[in-house]
Amino acid sequence: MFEKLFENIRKKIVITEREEEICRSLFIPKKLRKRQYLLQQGDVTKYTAFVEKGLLRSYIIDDKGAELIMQFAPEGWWINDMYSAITGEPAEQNIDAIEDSELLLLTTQGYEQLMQEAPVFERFFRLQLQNSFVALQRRLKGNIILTAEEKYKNFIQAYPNIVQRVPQHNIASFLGITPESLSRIRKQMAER
Amino acid sequence: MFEKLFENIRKKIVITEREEEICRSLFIPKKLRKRQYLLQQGDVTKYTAFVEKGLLRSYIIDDKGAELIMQFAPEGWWINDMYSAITGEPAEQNIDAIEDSELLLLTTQGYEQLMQEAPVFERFFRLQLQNSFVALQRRLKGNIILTAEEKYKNFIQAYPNIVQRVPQHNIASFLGITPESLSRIRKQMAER
DNA sequence: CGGGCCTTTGACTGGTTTCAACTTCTGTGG
DNA sequence: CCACAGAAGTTGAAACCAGTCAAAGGCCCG
Repeated sequence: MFEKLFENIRKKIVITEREEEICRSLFIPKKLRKRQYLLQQGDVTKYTAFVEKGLLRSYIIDDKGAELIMQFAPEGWWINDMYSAITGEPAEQNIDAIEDSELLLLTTQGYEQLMQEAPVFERFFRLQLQNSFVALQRRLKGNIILTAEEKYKNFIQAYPNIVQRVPQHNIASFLGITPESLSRIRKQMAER
Repeated sequence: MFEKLFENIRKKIVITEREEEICRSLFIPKKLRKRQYLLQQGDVTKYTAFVEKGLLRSYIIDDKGAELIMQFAPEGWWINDMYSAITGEPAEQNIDAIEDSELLLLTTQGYEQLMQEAPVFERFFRLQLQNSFVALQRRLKGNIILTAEEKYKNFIQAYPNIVQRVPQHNIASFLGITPESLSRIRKQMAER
């Protein structure tokens, strides 16, 4: 159950047996069925989730009812509503499972406790966050500069495994274009 | 010279006299004239900068020569090219001064040294980064969902002080729209 | 005072969205 | 296991928002 987690952690920091034990005691295993929510808009975030198996997504619904997918999280990725987690305010995002999934959950208190008992995790989460931040900057840049077709090409290159696993309109939502546009782009690409 | 820095730090963590001393020894004061570069695309990042006074910007130039402003950094803000800083690769971004500015620079080694000698800064930078991350998510969301006019209205509400201090085409660049569009939007808004 | 950059304005273009209809796929219950 | 309802994807036509290109005016700074 914890294989992917420790693999993920050890890519960034060195941890002792003791620290591994602390992790095992703080992370809560949880299975999620396809379509099941981990977090719903308006609820307060309780968990930061690590995905051992399966695929989740986080997304927001804006005033006009438009859906925007903020993140896909396949095995080996972390996911939460950072805003809600750090402020304690109700979540703006929804998080649910695209596939049946197995998660390891860290509660907000568990998070603090982990920092206290194994301070090396301050470093881990900082490094983790730095990478996420850079990735997000990339995405913003791409979204502003690229055409819809280029955005899609980038996406299938960057996340070939995800393309296969999610419905097409989810990809459109992630890219910030309409499902119709994406359909047309794919058609055009196929014709060449 | 260090007032804003410690004010900024103490908003997030508690530090001792000793830790304050360490900071004073590691941060390097530097003045930048208007238009002067702190970092140029292609160079390797040496510094993370805290702005004591003045106003900086970071931006990228894409293949087609289009400029995109990633960040404005007035007094009390941090700025660097995170990608270059964490990978050691040449920077993708340019950073320069919009106004004459006074900075406090932390070198990459200084950064590591600070972490070692005052580990509480792991926490500080993690918290700092969490906020930046949430802000960036907001910006991405706005950029995808909002119209050009809404983006501009959001901007003047979120950064009223910056609006006054930067040329209009810089704001357009930050918002990912053309200077012409912004000009028309402003005209339209004025007419009502 | 003059040159160059910034901003404005106009006409035109074009990529994407919107709306609507139709087809295909999928999952659930009889 | 089939049938069928709803979801997902496709296609077309029309509308629109913002971009592009070009030119003119304004303003700041040397």
